[in-house]
Amino acid sequence: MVRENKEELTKERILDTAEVLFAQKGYQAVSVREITSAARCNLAAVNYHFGKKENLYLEVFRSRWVPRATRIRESFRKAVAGQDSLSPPKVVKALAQAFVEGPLSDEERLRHSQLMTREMTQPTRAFELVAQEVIQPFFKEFADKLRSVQTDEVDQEQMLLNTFSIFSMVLYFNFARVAVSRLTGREYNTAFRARLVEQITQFSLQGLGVSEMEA
Amino acid sequence: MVRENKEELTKERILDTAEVLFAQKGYQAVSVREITSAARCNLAAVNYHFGKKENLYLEVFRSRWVPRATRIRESFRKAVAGQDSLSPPKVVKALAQAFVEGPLSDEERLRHSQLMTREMTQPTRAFELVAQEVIQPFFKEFADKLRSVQTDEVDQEQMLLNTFSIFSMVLYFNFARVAVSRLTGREYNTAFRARLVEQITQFSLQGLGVSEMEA
DNA sequence: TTGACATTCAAACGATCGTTTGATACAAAC
DNA sequence: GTTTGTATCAAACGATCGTTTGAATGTCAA
Repeated sequence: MVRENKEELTKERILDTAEVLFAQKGYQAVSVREITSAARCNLAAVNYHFGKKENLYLEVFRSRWVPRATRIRESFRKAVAGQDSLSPPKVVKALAQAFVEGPLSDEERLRHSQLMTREMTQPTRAFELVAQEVIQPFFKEFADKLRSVQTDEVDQEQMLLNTFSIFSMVLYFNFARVAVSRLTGREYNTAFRARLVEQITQFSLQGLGVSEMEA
Repeated sequence: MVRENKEELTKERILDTAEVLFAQKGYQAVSVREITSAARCNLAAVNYHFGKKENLYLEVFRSRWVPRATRIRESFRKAVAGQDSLSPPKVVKALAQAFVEGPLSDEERLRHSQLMTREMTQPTRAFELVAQEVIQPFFKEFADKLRSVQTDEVDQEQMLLNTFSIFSMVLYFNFARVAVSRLTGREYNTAFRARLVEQITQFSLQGLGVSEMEA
């Protein structure tokens, strides 16, 4: 029945390794054999535990990607809740930090944005999950929070486009880190990530029409 | 020897259809059989004309992607050259227009950004080509042009990050158009593209520290 | 100890993959 | 008319794909 957890359960090991490989190479480029041998289990384990490869891909999003997105969201929420006086600069910086520095490890962050970018460029059945359970509510929460501290009125579409603009930078500086590192000649380390947060924040704030900046 | 051009040569048809399919589905997800049957030629034609599948993929970038990037670049160049007095707003708008409205058809634009995004997320041998022949020189040209009309001094890294920020929006609003359309509820038509150009321009200009805007 | 159930395993299934082969068609050169 | 080189074709190659099978293993309840 229930196995002891002396070592991680096969099903969990499969999910972990599958996520890494799917993020690195994409769904089609990863074979079931590659996953199972990396997860040190039998080839048939994928079909036993998930029915078929496509279900495994979906389950990776359900059990790994969405919870991680939730951690990012909670990091953002905590950051804005911890402030006694909110302002647009603080809201935007909280978002950039949650994504670029945030609660994730570097590998997690890369995996996360790679999987997301894949679903953006060619949506599969996982896109519905991503859009409904993560992107849409997060966009709404961010926009609401920002609107609540903004002085001038901004219509809904404008707000949504602003949010897209900010997210485009956040996503881009993550998934295109190979290109960014190559072209800037800088390693993607802690110092550079802090620099990127600064860039996103400054750029976005002025884009939002906020003139002065505070820490 | 040289075939008549009554109908497009097999080699060219293969390149055209291969580009569409690679952009839509990615390298691994497209089979040689799928390409050749869509191009109405024999299965062996790919290996005859290109040696192997991977070479075809590279040739798609060489003979299709790079020339199209050049067209975009020339569109930008012409737009800034046609002005008698340049300003940061005009430079940025020229860039956004070249990419979002520009000389390409809608399908071309989507294909272009899809292929580029793929190479950004998981670089293949084509990335060297893309980086060396297109991205790097274009970034340099844009940054130089922008620097030449900016009043205040900006160091090189800051300039590069600004360029990345602008490009992130340009790229994002293209490759993520499915998500953008879905979340904004707007069709990706001429009017919406003009709106996107406006968004990118406004957002970027303020991000660059330009206070007022002109058409 | 026995039976029921969950899990793992080696082996094989048919399908599809990229690539190769050898024959054939056809135009220009000799 | 023969030769030469290019291009296309059907057919097959071995490899790998996702999936299935049936036996073996281990665990807990009865």
